[in-house]
Amino acid sequence: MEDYLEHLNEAQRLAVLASDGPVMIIAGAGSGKTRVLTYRIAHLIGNGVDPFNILALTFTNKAARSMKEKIVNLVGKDATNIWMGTFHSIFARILRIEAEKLGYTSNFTIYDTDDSKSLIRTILGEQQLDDKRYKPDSVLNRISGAKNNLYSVKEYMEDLQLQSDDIQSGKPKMGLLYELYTKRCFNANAMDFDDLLYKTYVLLRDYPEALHKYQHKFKYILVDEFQDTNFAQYVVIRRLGAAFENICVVGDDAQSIYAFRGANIQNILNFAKDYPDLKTFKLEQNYRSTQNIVSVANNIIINNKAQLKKEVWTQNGIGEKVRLIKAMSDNEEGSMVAHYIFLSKVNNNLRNIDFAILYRTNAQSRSIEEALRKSNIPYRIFGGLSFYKRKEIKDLLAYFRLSINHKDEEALKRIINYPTRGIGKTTIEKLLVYASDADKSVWEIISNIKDYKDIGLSSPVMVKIQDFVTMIRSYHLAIKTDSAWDAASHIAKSTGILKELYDDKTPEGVSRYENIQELLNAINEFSEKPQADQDGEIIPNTLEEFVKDVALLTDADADDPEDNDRVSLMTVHAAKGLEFPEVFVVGMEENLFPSQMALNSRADLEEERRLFYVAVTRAKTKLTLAYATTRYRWGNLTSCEPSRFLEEINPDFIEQGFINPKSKDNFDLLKDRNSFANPGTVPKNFGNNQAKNIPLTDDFIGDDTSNLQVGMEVEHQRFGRGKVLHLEGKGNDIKAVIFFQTTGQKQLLLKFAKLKIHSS
DNA sequence: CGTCATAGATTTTTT
DNA sequence: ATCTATGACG
Repeated sequence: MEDYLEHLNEAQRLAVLASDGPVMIIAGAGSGKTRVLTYRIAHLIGNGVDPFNILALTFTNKAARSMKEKIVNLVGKDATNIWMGTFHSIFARILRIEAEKLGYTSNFTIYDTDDSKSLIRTILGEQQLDDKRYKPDSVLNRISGAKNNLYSVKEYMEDLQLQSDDIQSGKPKMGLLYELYTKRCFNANAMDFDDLLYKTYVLLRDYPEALHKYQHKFKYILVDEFQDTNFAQYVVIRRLGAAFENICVVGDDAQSIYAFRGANIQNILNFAKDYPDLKTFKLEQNYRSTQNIVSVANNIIINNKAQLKKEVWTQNGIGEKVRLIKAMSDNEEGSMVAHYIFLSKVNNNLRNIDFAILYRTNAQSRSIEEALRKSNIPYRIFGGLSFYKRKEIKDLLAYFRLSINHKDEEALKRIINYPTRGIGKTTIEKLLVYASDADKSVWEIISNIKDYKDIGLSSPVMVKIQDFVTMIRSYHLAIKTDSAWDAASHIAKSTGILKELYDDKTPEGVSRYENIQELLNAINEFSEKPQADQDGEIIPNTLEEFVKDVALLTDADADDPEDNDRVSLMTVHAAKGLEFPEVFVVGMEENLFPSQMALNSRADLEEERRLFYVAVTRAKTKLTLAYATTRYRWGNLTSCEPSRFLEEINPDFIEQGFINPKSKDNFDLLKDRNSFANPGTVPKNFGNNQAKNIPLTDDFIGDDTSNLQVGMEVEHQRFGRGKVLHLEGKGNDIKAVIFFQTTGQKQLLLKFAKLKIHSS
């Protein structure tokens, strides 16, 4: 029992042993954070804490599962009783138990992002608001932000600052949209992702007996990836932990990469303020990476202003230098990466599974995939469009959803006329408007359609609606009485979906059919084996149980045991928490990494830098960074500059990758390595931090913009001629709003934007 | 009401 | 380049 403490260094051991009271562990990349968390929980259980009284919140389901597995290995089966999972899944579980208190039923639907956006589009249509001004994405973001900061609809409406923000951004109706959206979700007996957090907060705020129950259930609370929690999550944790204050949070401010989603690094600072007797531990020794990789990571992160003091170091060997690849195109980038993987497999006796290729955006996977396919390197893409987000899957799931929760409006919209049964757009619109005016669910209307003659539907349409209702009711019955598989296959067959996809012999149709089969297989598997939940109770293998939380699943949760030896492809975000012997980070270009969207503010740029830091620290022995000078974007070729982040790396840690010559078969590493005394392969001023303001390319030299005035005519390399409309900020961070003739209004940071001044 | 064609947007990251 | 939303026509 005590011997596992031998596997820990001093800081780790202290962090494990400090079991009671508030604890914060600041854990640098690769510093054994997971080990500390698992040992800590094992230590709690070893000291007699009942696993039922432990709540462990992680960021992904995968992290939860693997941690649980490790703890089971340490202390045995009892550990399965820990409540461990993502914030969203744990809170969903609580909310299903307590649903009635909040006016929901326990079979409420969880709307995924697509459902939310679709609902917003519907509302916009009904309110006759322009969806170009009110982009569904931005509306949802705004609503999401409100909930993540615990603003009720009422509070939102009464908040002058929010109102004036909305007026300023040209969206004065935002409050109304929030109200309508909320009402609509409620009438649909549905919660979106943010509701899972917000409603849990409401539950614990308004129902003392519920608060008491969960406070005394969760005597020990652990939070992983604390830097990625938002305000709502933080408040709920605080409240849950208020009785015992045995709260342990683990995080690394340098790896906070979800601020765009409302995560708040401030939580780390607030935590110290809220718990004056907080014990803080810093884990700074890196066990994962070579000295060179750690140094490069430190090089990068030091450029961020907002960060906690921390010195990550390692006793590992120096290791190889970081390889930098310059490619002429995205395709060449892919083939060079593929080639290096091939070489390394041979030279270092590695397997495919030892490699990861990381990129900033999912769209970049295409060229990489192509190259890997050409080189016969098997790969697996993580993330991307999830299995459960595919059209055909969502369609069938919508039948399940509606049959379980009749009020689920998004599911109803999806399938009331799929497969086509003569209930058209106009009819659906009439129903939706009527229902929302009456503050009722659509189901209430259509299940008594005869009582609603005033909607003005023709009688053949009313008959069709009745048939639809009868069908859904029969499915409801089937789901209640039959096994998940019997019900699901019955629905798939009798709706005609299965046949329709089977008859479609186009490649897409075949693939859709296969996907449906895959879903049915998964359901079959679920039906066959009885499962116990975290409290040890047997979960009935009904379709209802299967469908319950599918919205919370991601592709990372599915694992295919066979054929596991593949190269991993994923976004940097998806790579958080993982490690690989060799890592390739591709697309190291301006406007891509850092993303174009992040160039407007220091905070955004720093988040990109932390993201790069995360990418770099995934590598154990070898890191390769790649960029291309040209790349296809929106179907046409654009030229790219190397990322500014590359300049932040001390050149001593860098070795140059060779340029891939056309000759594929006569590929001699040494020859190429020797032949590359080519200065053009290094970005100019490489590694020279002093020279940041000097442009990287010769063909476009910016003028000194320190005296730039509103009204001046300027020229930008990419955007062309424009006029300065507005200047703000001072010193090094002056931001200019410029109207360009070609692209319209843009915000630029003067220290980065290269501008020629044409007149005043 | 349904199907086909064209226009328009789209690329930041995810529970 | 690819996907989606809209509109004309059957």
